[in-house]
This record gives sequence, C-alpha cells and structure tokens, in this order.
Amino acid sequence: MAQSKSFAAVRIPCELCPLRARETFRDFDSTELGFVSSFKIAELLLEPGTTIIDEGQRHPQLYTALAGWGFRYKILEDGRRQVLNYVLPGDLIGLQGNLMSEMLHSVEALTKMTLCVFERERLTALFQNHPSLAYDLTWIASREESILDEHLLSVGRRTALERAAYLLAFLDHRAQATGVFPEEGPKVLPLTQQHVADTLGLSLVHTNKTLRRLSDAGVVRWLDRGSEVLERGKLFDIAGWQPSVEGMRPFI
Amino acid sequence: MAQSKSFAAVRIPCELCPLRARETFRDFDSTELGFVSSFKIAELLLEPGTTIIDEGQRHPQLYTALAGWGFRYKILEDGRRQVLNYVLPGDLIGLQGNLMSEMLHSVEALTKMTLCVFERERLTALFQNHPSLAYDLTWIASREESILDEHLLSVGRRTALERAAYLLAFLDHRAQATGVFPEEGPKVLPLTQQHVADTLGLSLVHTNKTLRRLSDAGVVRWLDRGSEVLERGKLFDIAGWQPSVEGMRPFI
DNA sequence: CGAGTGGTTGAAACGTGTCAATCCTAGTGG
DNA sequence: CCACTAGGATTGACACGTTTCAACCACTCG
Repeated sequence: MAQSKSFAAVRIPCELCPLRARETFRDFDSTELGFVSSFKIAELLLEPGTTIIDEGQRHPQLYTALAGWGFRYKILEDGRRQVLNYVLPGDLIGLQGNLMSEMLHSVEALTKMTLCVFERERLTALFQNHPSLAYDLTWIASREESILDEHLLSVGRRTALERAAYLLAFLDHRAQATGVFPEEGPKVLPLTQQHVADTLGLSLVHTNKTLRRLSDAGVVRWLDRGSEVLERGKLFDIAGWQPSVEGMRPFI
Repeated sequence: MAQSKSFAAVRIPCELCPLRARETFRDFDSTELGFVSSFKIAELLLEPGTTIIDEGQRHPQLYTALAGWGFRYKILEDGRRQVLNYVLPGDLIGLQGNLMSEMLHSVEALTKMTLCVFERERLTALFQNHPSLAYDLTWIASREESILDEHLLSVGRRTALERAAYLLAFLDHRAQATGVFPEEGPKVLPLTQQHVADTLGLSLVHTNKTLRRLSDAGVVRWLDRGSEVLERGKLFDIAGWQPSVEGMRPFI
C-alpha cells in the first residue's frame, strides 16, 4: 500500500479553481475568495491506495477534494470493513474530527487524487469572520448526513439487488453532477467488487453474483476494475430511488 | 395515531433551562443566551406516537428536544422502515438535509416529549451574529454524522447479536449521559421490539429471538414495551464497542 | 515466467425471513 | 366486575437469501 503523500510543485490558486467554474458549485464573493485562498496552505497529490486519514489518529488538517475518487470507511477489530461514503471533487474531508480529538473513520484514495489542504485551527477564524462560509460548512455537514441516512436505509432495508442498483445509480449521478467523468470515453466508476461489497454490507461472492444479474439485464457493464452505467432509468427503477434535485451547492 | 401538537401553557425561559444545568452540556455566555432566548418562539408538548416531521414536506421550524424520546426514520414505498437514530434531550431536530428545502426523513415521538421551537429563517441571523453558536451547529451536525457512521458499520457488518448489543449499549449510554433516566426506579429504554428491528435492519421475529438470547444471558431485561440494561460491561464485550469519551457538548 | 490482484463459479452450511399461531397485558365499554 | 379488543411479545416450522469454502480464470506487473 503506497503511503507516500507528495506536495505539489505547482499549486492552483483558488482564483483559478477548476471546480468553481462548474455550474454545480456556488460562487464566492471576493471576500470569501480571499479568505479561502489564505486558508489553503498546500496541495496534495495522492496515488491510488494512499491512506489520507487514519481512524484513531489526531489529524490537524482538513481537505477538500479537487480531483479524483476516494472513500471513507470504518473497520471492526477483526477486519470487517464498512465503506461509509465516497469522496468526490468538492467534498470536504475530515470535518468531524474537529470535535472529538481523534478521527473516527479512515479515508483512502481510490484513484489518483488532488487535495487542497487546510489548517483545522483556522476554522475559528472562518466562523468569526465569514458567516456565509460557516453556513456552508453546516450545509455540507448536513448534506453528508442525509446521504448517510439514505445509505443506512439501503443497507438496512433494501434487498441485495436493490442495494447494488442504488449504489451504482447514486455514484453515477454524483459523478455526473460534480463532473469527475472525462468528457470523452466511458464514464467508469473506479471501484473493485470488494469496495462494492463493503459498501453494501454483503460478501464478495454474493456481490459478484448480484452485479452479474445487473450485467445480464444489460443495465451496467463491469470492466476491469470498475463499472459503467448503461441504463440509468432502469437502475432507478430497480433501486426504487431517484436522486433529489439539488440546486447549486457550496464548497470550501 | 395521535397527531395533536399542543402549545404549552407555560414556557420555560432559556435562562432556567433544565438541560443547561446538567454538566454534560456547555454553558452559554449572556449574549448567546439572549439570542437563543429570542430564537425560541414556542414550546411543544407531544404525546407518544405524534409525528413531528414528515418526509417530503417543507418544515419551517427547527426543534431542540427538551424532554422525552423520539426517533428519526425513513420508509420505502412499500412500507419497509429504517430507524436512523434516536432523539434525546439536547438533540436538534430538522437540521439534516438541505437546510432550507424539503425534509428527507421523518421524526416521531416515542414517549411524551417537550420541544423548543425555533424559526428556521432566523438561522441566518445566528450565523451572522453568533459565530460560537454557528460553530456549535456544525459541531452538532458532524456529531450526528459520526453516530450514523457507527450505525452504518453496525447494520452493514455486525452480526444480529452484536448489533442488538451495540444498539442497547449505545442508547443506554446516551440516555445516561443526557440524563433522561429518572433518578429513581428502573432505567428503561422505551422501545418496542419493532423499533429495535427497524433500527437493526432485521425482521421482528428474528429480533425477538436475538433479544431473547441477550435476556437469557442476563445482560438485559425485556419489560412491557422497553428494556433495561443489566450488565453494561458484558454488553460492550458482545458488541465489540465502547462509547467514546465526550467532554461537554454544545446545544442550542 | 511467476506472483499478485481482481473476477467468476458451484456446492454446502448457516443465518434470517416468512408464515402462522398463541399468549399476555392494558385499556375499553357494557 | 367481566367480556372484549388491540398491540406487543413469543414460538416453531419451513423457505429462502447470504455466507463460506474452494476452486479456477484472466490480466498486469516485475
């Protein structure tokens, strides 16, 4: 497992942030922009498999994902792992560490990632001087919460097939909305079946068989280490789920 | 199902808030107290079974539980229900989801409850003028998040017995910490087995058999419509879980 | 070329769900 | 005071979904 974190030679200034250009994300006014610009202390480039945050450790930094995929998870003592959610561009990493001294979950990069690095300490200044950003932070936290609600509903009450369909629909939709997919070429969700299993609360073998049913129905295609959604509508039908229409969302 | 919400004849002023007296909760300074006092527009007294928030509806109010037990849940179209978390005194109700649009989950009273009522609109003023309270809000949201993380781990990866043990340990611990238990008499968690089942993601029958195993082991006792934890330590052992030590927590 | 990771498959064991009764208790109205 | 009722808890039998075990294949990388 690659543990190397390298600081980028070139650091994208927030003024030129590629995310901000996308219509999904709300704009900053110049004051906010100034603060966030100074809030950002570095940029991290990560290889797939890198651990970003380790459960049980103190972690003085916060991150915003700029590019790439990651995932949050927890493990039990005997190694059973539960994936809690996925990290996409615009997502804040490590917010809940602020209260408890130690992090209560881990985060790992799924693909190459770029992260903006912030100093946790400076959150106080953010709350003091930038109410609108403070509001955004709360907004972000409560959005993550509602995603977890839906996941919990899924793992607790949906069947294996529904769960799988929901997960792929959910990820495909989020990926689309945040614009992680390449302009050209297949829009692939970069997960192994082990990740899917650990997200759905199923065994690897059963996950494989469930995904196969989706493949056979022509709804998705499984690639080398990832999958591609072919029939969005059918997935929604199977899952019994629709993405809720979101307007612009904030990000720090 | 009783749907009546009645406004209290007597309204406890925030200055005399009984929760604030407890050592679990952090104190307000006088400015904060003044704001919260004006933020609170009413007090609600609810009968068991009352729906507080309805999924899919806009809900212009926020609440803080002052007394009693409630629970948050989601349901699928065919009626399958998943309990997401329980509401205890000091908990904020209605923060999750898009801060200003439709609710993505429902909330129901489990016992008689008392709620403080706030106007969602005035959140803006809170963020503008009271950074410390804004910070608290984020703290609260991200705490709920870490609880959901643990629940998701539980439902996804723990066995039925571990899950049941975890849930009872978790609730017993929270109840103890917030002081909902009566000073005298048995400390009972006011859930039916149906609630437990819907929290654990299990069927009612299997939940019954699982709880019976815990009863037979003498770890808990099941009462009429609730349970009592007898051996905290053993419960932790079975669950493979320990409550993380929290300092004082904020509440609005 | 061998090793490692990820995916695939079948069979058997096991945990959970479903169905269908029964019991218990608190609350209701005659 | 006694049916009567309704919600909650309990139980056994059986069906079904999921896990586990144990292979094997395909592909990439050093």
